[in-house]
Amino acid sequence: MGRGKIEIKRIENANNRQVTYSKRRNGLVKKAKEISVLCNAKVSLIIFGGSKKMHEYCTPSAKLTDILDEYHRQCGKRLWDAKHENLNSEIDRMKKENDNLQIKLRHLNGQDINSLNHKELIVLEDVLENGVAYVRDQKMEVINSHRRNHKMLEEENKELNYYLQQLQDYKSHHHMPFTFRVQPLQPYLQERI
Amino acid sequence: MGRGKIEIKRIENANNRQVTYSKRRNGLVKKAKEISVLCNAKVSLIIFGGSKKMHEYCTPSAKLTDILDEYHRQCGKRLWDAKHENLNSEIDRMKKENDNLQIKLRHLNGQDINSLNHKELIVLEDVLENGVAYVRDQKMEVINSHRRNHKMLEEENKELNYYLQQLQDYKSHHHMPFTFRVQPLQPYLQERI
DNA sequence: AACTATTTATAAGA
DNA sequence: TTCTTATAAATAGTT
Repeated sequence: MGRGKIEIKRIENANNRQVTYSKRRNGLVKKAKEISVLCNAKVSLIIFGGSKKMHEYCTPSAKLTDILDEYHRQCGKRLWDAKHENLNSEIDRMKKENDNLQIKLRHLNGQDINSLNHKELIVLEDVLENGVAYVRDQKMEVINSHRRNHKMLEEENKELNYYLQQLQDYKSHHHMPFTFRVQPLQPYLQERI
Repeated sequence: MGRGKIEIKRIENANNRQVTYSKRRNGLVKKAKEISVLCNAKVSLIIFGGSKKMHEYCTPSAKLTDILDEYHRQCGKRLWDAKHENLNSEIDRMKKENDNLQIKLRHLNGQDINSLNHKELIVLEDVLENGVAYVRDQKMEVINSHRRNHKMLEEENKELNYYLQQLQDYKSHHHMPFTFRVQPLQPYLQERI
């Protein structure tokens, strides 16, 4: 459509090419707008010419991301970059691991075990008994540590009482310009175990 | 360009709209191809009409991802960041849940329990003892089920032996044109529990 | 889906 | 670039 018919092949003259690009780009965007309005269509048009400057048209009511989402849904091509892919597979991996852990945890709580065979039940029982043993050891450890603590506090207590007695003795014989408020410490063991 | 001039506004008649869409879409794609060839331009064109079927054109020498990358670079709009953000937070969430499960699991195995206080140890011991109880119940269940099975097989066995005896008695008094190969079934309990 | 009168886009020239 | 304009191309309404 012009003074002469042209063949559709690369325009070799750089100047002509640029001029034609500029004109046709405008035409293309205009037609994109028109179909968008006339036919209520969603259009995304992105153009790069030789000058590297980009031109874009996107139906105003739509966002480019939505159009690309829809594109992705319909043609299944992988637009998402490698990072995106990786993240998705990471999520899948973790989901599986998570499920696995959940199942193990439920088994250890004695749930969902009627699908297990005898051998598996024996292994599970073994693990649980081991666990109980460890926990009991640790409980004893804690209790013993508290006992030791208690012992130390008692001794400290005794010592402090002794000093307190001395102070009071001293006070009963001399004038003291201020008062010490010293109380024996209370062992705290009872509330902890 | 047609029999009459039209205003650029939504075509209300659905049929006309669809026809116009179809015609203009072809025209748009054709022009996209032409500018792509004539001017050595990179073009991405995505169109959705009312029928929801998508049409696409992308300059053959370019990939849509490349065009979108270039789009990113030039206009700075972040098409994927929101998605990445979501995926990342999902991963974080799962990682935390995972860690939590791992810790619980280790505790139930009697590992890493020296950071637990006495109260927590008691709860843990309780859970483990419950678990052991459930597992023992289930084990008994399995054994009993096998016992019942065994019983049934023994009875079946007895019955078959009786029939076998009868057959052999019959065979010792009459001519038999063929031989029955009947063997008593073996209980399979021993290998199962 | 074809046709065609008309409008629109644009190639070449200025 | 931008304008002009002859001509090619696209397409609205019709069949």
